[in-house]
Amino acid sequence: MAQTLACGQVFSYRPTADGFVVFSGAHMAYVTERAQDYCVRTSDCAYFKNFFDLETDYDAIKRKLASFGVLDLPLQFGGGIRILRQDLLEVIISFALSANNNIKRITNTLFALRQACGNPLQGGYFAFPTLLQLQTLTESDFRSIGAGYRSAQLVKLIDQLSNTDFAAWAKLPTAELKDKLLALSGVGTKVADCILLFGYAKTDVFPVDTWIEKVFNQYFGACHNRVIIRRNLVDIFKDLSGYAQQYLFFYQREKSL
DNA sequence: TACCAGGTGTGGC
DNA sequence: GCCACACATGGT
Repeated sequence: MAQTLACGQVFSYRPTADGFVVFSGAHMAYVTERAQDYCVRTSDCAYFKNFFDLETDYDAIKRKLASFGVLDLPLQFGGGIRILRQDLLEVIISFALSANNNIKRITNTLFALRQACGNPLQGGYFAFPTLLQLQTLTESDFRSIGAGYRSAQLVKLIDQLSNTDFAAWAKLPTAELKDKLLALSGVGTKVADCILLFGYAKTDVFPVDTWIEKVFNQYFGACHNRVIIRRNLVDIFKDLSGYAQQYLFFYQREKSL
């Protein structure tokens, strides 16, 4: 569970004395690790059963991935990782904010965003803002919570999202859905791939960031063209690309921290 | 002090 | 279409 939270797919969680408190949209849960399993305490059981993707057989996925030699160490190291089924709006905003940013600062800005206009939750925490609440924020509001030069893009993005039914895009095939996402402000190839994987549960995408570029150069040969890197990796891992990406990203990043 | 972080938008060619 | 560059900001 700790690995699932720490592997970079989700930003809104905090350590507690005996585990974590996890936030998703307007929901929250307390998670404690135990010897063989973990305990989730929440008033939204159905939501978090889906959130933690408990119906998916990850042992079967990992058995398939084990046939790729490059994943030997990542699977040993991060075998507990699951891909979460997160709140879609939160994923879009979070990864638009993630561009050329670091995970710690993204996390802090998102907590400040919740506090700025989200509904209060128990324990002094706040829900992720609704689209209507996000629409009340100005560029300078975003700057004041640390969104930096992405602030203007975020205001525009929220306006675009307000004028479309982006949840309904889920039924589109991956390539078509990606074109829709690329038309959004602040969403380029990499952020679109993250939204596809973490927001729409499309696993035939391989987000290529600075860490994956390092992995590729180490295991597959020198290349700094991310278009080529992504094409190669999707060709190799196909429908398992999203899973492979998470294990490789987590292993590479933890190794160098 | 420079460089880096889950990159994207823009203008020049 | 490709390429170089600017862009906030906190950490190392």
